[in-house]
Amino acid sequence: MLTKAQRTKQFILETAAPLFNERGIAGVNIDDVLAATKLTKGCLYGHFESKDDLSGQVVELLLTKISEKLLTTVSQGHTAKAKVFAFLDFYKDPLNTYIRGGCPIFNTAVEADDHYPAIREKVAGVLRKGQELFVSILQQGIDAGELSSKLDPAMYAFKVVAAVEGGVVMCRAMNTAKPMQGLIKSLKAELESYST
Amino acid sequence: MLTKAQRTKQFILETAAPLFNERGIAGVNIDDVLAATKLTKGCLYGHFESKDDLSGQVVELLLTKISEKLLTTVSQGHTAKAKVFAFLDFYKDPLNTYIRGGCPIFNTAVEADDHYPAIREKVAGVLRKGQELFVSILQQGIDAGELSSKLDPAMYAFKVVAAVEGGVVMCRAMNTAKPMQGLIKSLKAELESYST
DNA sequence: CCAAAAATAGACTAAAAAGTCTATTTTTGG
DNA sequence: CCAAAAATAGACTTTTTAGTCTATTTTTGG
Repeated sequence: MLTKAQRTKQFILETAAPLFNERGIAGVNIDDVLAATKLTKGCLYGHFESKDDLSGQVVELLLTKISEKLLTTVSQGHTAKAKVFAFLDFYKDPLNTYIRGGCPIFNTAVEADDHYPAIREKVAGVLRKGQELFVSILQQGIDAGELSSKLDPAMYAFKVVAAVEGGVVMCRAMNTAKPMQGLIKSLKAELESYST
Repeated sequence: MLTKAQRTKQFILETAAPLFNERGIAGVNIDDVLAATKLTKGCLYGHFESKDDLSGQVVELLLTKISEKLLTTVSQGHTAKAKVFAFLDFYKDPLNTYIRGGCPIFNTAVEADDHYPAIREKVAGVLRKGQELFVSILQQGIDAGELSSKLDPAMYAFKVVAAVEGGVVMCRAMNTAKPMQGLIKSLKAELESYST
């Protein structure tokens, strides 16, 4: 059973997460978090050493949440194709993302870039693991005879993630979800073309 | 002939551009710009009313530069296919982008999102025009009998831009350019499959 | 060349943001 | 229930960042 303090800390992190996802680390200040949580500075600094500490833990939470959600989503499929389709369908509504403000993987990647190396490494880790999982799913499909060996797992995995994540950014900027339907359909059709 | 002041202003904008591209508006402060230009506050505020004014003009410059570069790149091709291939080849080295710090279109889109609506509109404009141009190139290819009418110009245009821009973000985060080669090759092959 | 205008330097001010610390309140566990 | 420990409030301080303004330097154009 969590203590009250642990519950408060978790509440702060959960409340701050969409703020940081929307605006980035540099774009959120302590007062924003205080306003959102309705707590005071003394309380916040009782849980976190500094803004860096808070934002580091928020980013960790964001990346963990999205990774676990994607993993859960993909696990609902029982064949390679079903898993990939589930992944693609996760992105069907880019204007209302699982965590408000777009996908935290890309948001964080763009903000970190060369400027926050430790955070960039965290994102890199999430991306690499995601690609490895995706490749492994496709390879199992090939090994099981479900997919043709003409499919290059690494290439398709990279293309899918780059395209849908890029699509989220574009749809959000242009304020339309429409192009995403066509993209998802096309990527599904491509995988379908490798079905045996 | 530009006056000295106009030259100084242009120098400030050009010097600040990669900084803003790398770190975003919130991540760059006035002192960073002063350090990079080796000028002083009095001088800077002689040219710009405020940080908002400066960053607004920097974003304008970034988006204009990248748009023009892409247009020039595409114009080097004389067929629809050559134009699209030229576009794709522009992204072949995501670690060393035309403007340091990644592609300003996506960087700006991610930062603006819901938080800077005026800037988001600027990015949306660039994306829409880019898509329209791309679609028009493909449509001309179809009309000229170069490409099959089975190709959906809007879908392919969206996919290409989303994928390569998304690929830039991913390659930069993972610090490797390798996956981009496969992606470009695959998108070219797809267009090739619609060649008549 | 030179006086006036414009550009620039840089000290200073104001505002914003991060952090500190004491008093008060709440929680905990016997 | 209650005392001690922990959590929290919120006033205050420090640091950082944006902006102001006067003195100095540079540019301009006759």
